[in-house]
Amino acid sequence: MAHSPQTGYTIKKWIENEYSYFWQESYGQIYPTLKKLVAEGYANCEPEAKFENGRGQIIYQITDAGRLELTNWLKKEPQIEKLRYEILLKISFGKNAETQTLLTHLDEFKTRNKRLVQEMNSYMVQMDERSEEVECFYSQLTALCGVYVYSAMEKWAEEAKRRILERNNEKNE
Amino acid sequence: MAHSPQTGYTIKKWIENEYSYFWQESYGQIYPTLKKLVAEGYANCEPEAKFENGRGQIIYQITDAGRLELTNWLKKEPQIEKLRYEILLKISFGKNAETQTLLTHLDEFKTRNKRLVQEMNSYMVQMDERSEEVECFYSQLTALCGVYVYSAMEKWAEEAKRRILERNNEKNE
DNA sequence: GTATCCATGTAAATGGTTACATGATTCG
DNA sequence: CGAATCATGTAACCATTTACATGGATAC
Repeated sequence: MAHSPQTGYTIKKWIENEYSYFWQESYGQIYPTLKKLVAEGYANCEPEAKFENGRGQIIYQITDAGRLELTNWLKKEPQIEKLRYEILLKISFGKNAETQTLLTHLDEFKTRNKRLVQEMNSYMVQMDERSEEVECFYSQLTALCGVYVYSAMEKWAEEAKRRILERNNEKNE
Repeated sequence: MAHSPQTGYTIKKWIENEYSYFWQESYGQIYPTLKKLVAEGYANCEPEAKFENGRGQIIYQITDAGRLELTNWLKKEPQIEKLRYEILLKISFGKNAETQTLLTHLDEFKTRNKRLVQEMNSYMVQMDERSEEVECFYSQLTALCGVYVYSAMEKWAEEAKRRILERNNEKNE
């Protein structure tokens, strides 16, 4: 909404496309909070746009109060993220698992992260190509973070596999 | 519990010490689930240990059924983690913020990640020193992941700052 | 004509934190 | 003695997902 008027649906799609790797919301969150934002005066919906083209779409727009609130929020120190890496939890219980299980998990994790690095990179190239049309500097910055993190994860998974195999060989000697 | 008999309290402390960077639980989760585990037969508590030394501590132990369930769970593919990096959300709204705000956030993020890398490294050294006493191979593996990820984040924050400053200079020319 | 997408919404369930109450023990 | 820590627990609240219902528009 801060970028342009949006419907709840397009906000969801927007998040899926641009933010999915570090943020996600469900309709169960989006629709009620949009209503709340209107009630608080941070957004307004265009009633004239309702059923405009036979559709039930409701277009929301940010208000001046909303922009003010946004900049206030942006100034506040970002919350420390609460992570829950199930793969790490499982690895930490490695003693109770078969070696093969761990290697399989790490392999899948590595493959997934490799794919994500590629996705992020091609996303950044796409952005470069469209850089004249759309403001994309900040999207690229966040995508770059993805490249850094996913690469790190990929490398870690490789190293973890190596160490597990090495340890296994020592045991069998 | 899979490692040794534990009270709810010691489980919490354990998680805080060993897992805090990738997992966290509150008492509000731990105590009810311990009871649930007993009800399902995956754990049992020692009633004879209750009030043993004047304390109300309840020591839980994993059962055979619990171990079986644990290995089954370990075999299952780890869930894809749902991340919520508020800092990335704020950066992506950079257009609506002052440059100084973004640089401050990135600076704090960088400092925090730098500190975490150091923590993880010293944790790994500690583990090395105690490697004869305790099984620590898997704890080290997960700590290593921390080193990789936090280093990546630190480097990204540095690069992001650099790009923002560079862009700012171009604008002012 | 039927499958997919556009579009809005809610109810129930689950997941998780916070704040509080309680009381013993330990350390200075 | 007072503060910190050990230790258990719950109720209220907040956050979030899932599953479902509805129906028009579009594409094949």
